[in-house]
Amino acid sequence: MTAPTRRERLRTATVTEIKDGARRLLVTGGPDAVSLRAIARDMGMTAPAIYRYFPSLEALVAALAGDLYDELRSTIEAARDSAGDDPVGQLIAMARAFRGWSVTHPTEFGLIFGAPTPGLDAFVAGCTDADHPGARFGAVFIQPFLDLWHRTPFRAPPPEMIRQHLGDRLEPLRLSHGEIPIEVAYTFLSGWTRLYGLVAMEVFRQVTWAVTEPEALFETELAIFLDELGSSTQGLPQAGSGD
Amino acid sequence: MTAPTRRERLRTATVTEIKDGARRLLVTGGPDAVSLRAIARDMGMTAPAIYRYFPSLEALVAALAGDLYDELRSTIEAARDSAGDDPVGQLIAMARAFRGWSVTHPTEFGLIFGAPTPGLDAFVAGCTDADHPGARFGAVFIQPFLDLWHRTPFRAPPPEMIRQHLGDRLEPLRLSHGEIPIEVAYTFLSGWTRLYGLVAMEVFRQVTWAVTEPEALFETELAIFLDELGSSTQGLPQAGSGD
DNA sequence: TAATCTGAGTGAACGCCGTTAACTATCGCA
DNA sequence: TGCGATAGTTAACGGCGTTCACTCAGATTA
Repeated sequence: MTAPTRRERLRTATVTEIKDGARRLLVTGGPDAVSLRAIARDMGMTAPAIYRYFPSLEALVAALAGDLYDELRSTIEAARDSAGDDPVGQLIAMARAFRGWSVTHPTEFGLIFGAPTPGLDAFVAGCTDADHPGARFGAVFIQPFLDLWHRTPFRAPPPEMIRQHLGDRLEPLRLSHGEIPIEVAYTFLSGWTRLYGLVAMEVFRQVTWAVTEPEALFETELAIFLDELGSSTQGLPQAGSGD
Repeated sequence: MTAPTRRERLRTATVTEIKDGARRLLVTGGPDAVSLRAIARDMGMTAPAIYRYFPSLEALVAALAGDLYDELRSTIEAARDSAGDDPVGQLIAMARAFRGWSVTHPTEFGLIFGAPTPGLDAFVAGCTDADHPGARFGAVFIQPFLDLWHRTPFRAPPPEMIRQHLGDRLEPLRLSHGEIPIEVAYTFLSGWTRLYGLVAMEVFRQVTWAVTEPEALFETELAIFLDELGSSTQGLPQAGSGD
């Protein structure tokens, strides 16, 4: 609450320097290149000193992963905020921002959205459902869907079909974000899945054999998804043409 | 060509024993638990002996990844072959087989479909486009789409729209599998992306905060995708009810 | 101001790891 | 029977995470 003491300032500075070093190693050499000894070497320290700041390497990586989540979320929120009031335009901007960050930060993407490590798994397990990084992440995308639904309800599978298949298995989602209509819950989830699949396929280089310039596939799928929503999709606004 | 000599038999036996050990370690302890020393220890050998069979740990992991690709592909082909002649039924069986294998083999899935490691990347780079494991994999899924298209063309975005967005960026895909119609190429790619996203989200535990029993979401999406295809989707045949 | 305490950092060590080099023994073949 | 290829060994190097005992400067308190 009060101003941070000198000790605290130095400490947080060192913490961020450690995480910056870890990220630099992650980016330049892949996940296996992140080592306490290398980080310490770059800082002119010895490895055991880092234990004053993180209880283990895995804890450090988990903290870094948390920061990356926040960074990506901020990027997406910034894209939304500069996209005007139209929920569809916001969704377009957010999807593009998600892909843009992921493509320019492939190793970071792999850390947060790739195969869970036993260590990171424990970190995630320590979060409540509402506090789950993915939940805070999903919330950002849900809002435009809700806005759009309240403004001009979009096309969605009949609710009884959703209910029949998914029953109350969507409860975690609906509870953590208020009483949202089941069509919105389903459409968000479907859209998020498709967005994730598209971006993960590109970042993990799983489609290079089929398509050059995965961005074109991304834009196609984005256009078709919004078209299926069936609301105000007369042509995709280009990024930056905010009329 | 001739019968394998005794030496060769012993050699391939050792090779498979090494790969089996590597897989066991992968499954029980995660990717980082796969070490030459541990494998050798389990075999009653010393680590340098493995270098008689693989030039490096990464090469061993790459070979294991190749085997896993083949195993998954065989599983999917078996599901297709026991699904009758209907291409839609085949696609359903194959998608379910893909998810089934992936969910029961999460670490293996992560190895082949997760973030590329610098080492495995080099392995994939050594494949030609048509020889790419993903390409041989995709070919299995493309065939039912082609059959279905030739039997009763399914609904797809207008070809000029696909062409406008994707242009000739689908050429790698179309060339490696004969002159397939652009609608088939697009639909396959879109379907494969959605399948991949759905399964990766489940296996990588990216959706636990939103939905319990991801299988229900999978079945919903599968039903809706086939519904969008708009051909002979009067109710989803359950697995095993092959009439 | 002087004594004390706290926390940052060091150096040595342990047991892992991949990899290389030199060496040995065994198996298959001529 | 002898020889060459092959599978395996031991020893070693450097790097890794982690622990422990230790030092020492900076903050706190009497």
